[in-house]
Amino acid sequence: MSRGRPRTAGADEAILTAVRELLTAHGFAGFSVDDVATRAGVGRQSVYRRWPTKAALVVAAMSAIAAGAPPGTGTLAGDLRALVQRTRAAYAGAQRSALLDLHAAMAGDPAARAAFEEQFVAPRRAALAALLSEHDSPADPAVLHDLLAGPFLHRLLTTDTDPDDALVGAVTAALIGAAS
Amino acid sequence: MSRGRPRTAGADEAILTAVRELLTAHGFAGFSVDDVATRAGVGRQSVYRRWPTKAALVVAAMSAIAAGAPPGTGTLAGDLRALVQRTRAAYAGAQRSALLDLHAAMAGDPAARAAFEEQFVAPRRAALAALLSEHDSPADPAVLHDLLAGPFLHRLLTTDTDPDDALVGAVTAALIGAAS
Amino acid sequence: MSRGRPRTAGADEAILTAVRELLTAHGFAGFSVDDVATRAGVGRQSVYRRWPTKAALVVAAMSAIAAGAPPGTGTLAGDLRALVQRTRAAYAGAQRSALLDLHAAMAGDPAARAAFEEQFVAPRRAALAALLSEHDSPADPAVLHDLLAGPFLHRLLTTDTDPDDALVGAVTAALIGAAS
Amino acid sequence: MSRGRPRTAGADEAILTAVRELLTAHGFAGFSVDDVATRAGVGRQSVYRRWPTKAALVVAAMSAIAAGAPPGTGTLAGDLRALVQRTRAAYAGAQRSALLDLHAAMAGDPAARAAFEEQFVAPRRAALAALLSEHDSPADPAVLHDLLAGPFLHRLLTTDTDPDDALVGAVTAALIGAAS
DNA sequence: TCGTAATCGAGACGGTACGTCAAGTCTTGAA
DNA sequence: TTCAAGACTTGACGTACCGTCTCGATTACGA
Repeated sequence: MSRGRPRTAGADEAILTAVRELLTAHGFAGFSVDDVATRAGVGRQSVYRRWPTKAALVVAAMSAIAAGAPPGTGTLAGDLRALVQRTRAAYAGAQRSALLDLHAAMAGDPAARAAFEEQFVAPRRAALAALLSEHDSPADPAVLHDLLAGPFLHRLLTTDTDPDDALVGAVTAALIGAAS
Repeated sequence: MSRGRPRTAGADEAILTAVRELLTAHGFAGFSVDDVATRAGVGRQSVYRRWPTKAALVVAAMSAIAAGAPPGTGTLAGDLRALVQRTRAAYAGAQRSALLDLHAAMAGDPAARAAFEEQFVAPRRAALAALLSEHDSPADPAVLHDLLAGPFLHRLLTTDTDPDDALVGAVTAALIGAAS
Repeated sequence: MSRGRPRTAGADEAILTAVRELLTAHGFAGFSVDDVATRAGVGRQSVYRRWPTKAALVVAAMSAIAAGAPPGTGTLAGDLRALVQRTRAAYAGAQRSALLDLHAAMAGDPAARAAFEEQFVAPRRAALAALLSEHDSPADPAVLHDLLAGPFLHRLLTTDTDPDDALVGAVTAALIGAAS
Repeated sequence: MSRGRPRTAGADEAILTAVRELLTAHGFAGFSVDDVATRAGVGRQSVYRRWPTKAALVVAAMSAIAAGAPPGTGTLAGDLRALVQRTRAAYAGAQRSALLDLHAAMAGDPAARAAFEEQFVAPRRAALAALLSEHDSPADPAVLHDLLAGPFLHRLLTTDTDPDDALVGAVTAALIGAAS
């Protein structure tokens, strides 16, 4: 079936790594696809052969951030508490601006938005739904997800600072309250 | 002493209006500064004379969305409920994608980010702080602000849909709980 | 008759002087009308009130270079020799690039070309014609003028250097030969 | 090793041809680099990839006018006569204004001037030098060049008309006289 | 002496071109 | 068929300058 020269092993990962580095260093608008190719040591066409647009490239680079296994503390409240901590970590430190750029990447690009939703949002929402049904909670997983990640995201977008303990406490309380 | 020809009355507003229309119609990446000038009926230089970059222009256009007077229902819970409704409206309908584009405009542009924070975030946070101190609530205004707008923002960014009643209810409950 | 505020005395000359300085310093394309106004200490409109375009302005500045009185050595050969020396001086030193810019100013501007021809070329040609008729020479004044100034102009345009003695000698010989 | 996609064959010539046409039709200031690209059927970037500025572009377009092979009539006088006729043709007709624009292009652009001197002036001067040494003439080639082209250039710059027979005769006589 | 009117410096105006940059596509020869 | 290299078209960016216009202030002359 497959004829011709096979794709260079590791090129995919080299490209995505380059994207992540440039993203944290200069932001979405601060680097070009050419920069990515140069840094990854490949030709530009090799990037476009794998992902159709710059936005798709960035989404792919960010999607590789694993959602992680479910907490499994035994109680619903404990699991939610663990989730809040995990989300706080995701919106802090180096990943902070990267997540911000992810949103920038999707502006005016429906395909990138769809890819982001499918690869990044859906798994997390599904994990939350599984957790709720496991503990017989009638709460809407989508609402809980917004309540969980929204405040951290807002803090990030408006002040570009790491979340503080007061915010963590408030989010935890809101989440446990909403889950009944 | 002599101050030269005064700026054309209404040009500022004509430009900002054009930006808002183009923003809702085509998104941040979907129009050029030239389009703005043409639509506003001014020269391109007249746009750059007022705002240095496209990002700053968009921030200014969005900042003009008035924060509005405080609700004044008499009770803290009532006022918070009104605030939630107002926020829901801001993140629904035509303004939805505009707000999204605002965030896109700030990607990788620290100056635009600072302007956004100063002109858009600070007034809303201040209004919230005034409301809390008026009712002797010890809650942190910044936290309340994140709790109020964050979930709507997250819903918008991840699904690009209008917020539903379930989300409104959850946010209201979380907010009243956090304000003690 | 004349009503209203009279034009500021000396402004004309201040402007033309500024033009000449900028011309020698940066060349025709190297300064703007605004630079001229600033340097002359007047408003931009005061420049445009006197000359309609930048090209006309430059032509006026250069036209002020006086053609000078006829030599009057007694013999035709002597007068021609004096004219060559005078022309050599005009195409040497500081005026060198200014003359070059004069030609640049007229590119694609028929009005400027006409003004240049009328104010700059015609007087010199007329002086030459008078000299020839005085000495009963049948030579064409236009041809003599081309023979006189052309070689110096060509040297200037092609090498941007001052004319040397060899060129002066050759031009003198050619001129005396052509005048019969 | 790998040398990438080769430049489109004929694009250089298509661009230079477009420049020449626009030059004769509208003059140096009468067309934009974008006009050139459109007329040549290439992207604007393809023009800038080859020549850095509009001035350099025009110089290149004019330099392509071949200097032509030496006359070869057998005698020095005959060869000079032929050269005068050839020069007259260069400063007449359609090329007239183009040559004028060439000079405009170099105003205030030392790089363009250098390119012009190297590509346009030097070959002609060298051909003249070869002719003189072949016939054992002690005359300075630079002086002869000025004497040959200068009068035609002056006629062009001052009157924007084609050279007449009187001028041709005078130049021929001057040239033969100067060559001894 | 007072109003009319042209001038002044300053600077905004609409327009147009400049030269730069990036996106995404295409084309070469080598592997 | 993939690879690296690099040319290709397209179109926005932000800057500069042109020649015009409009402001408030100034300065003469004539009623």
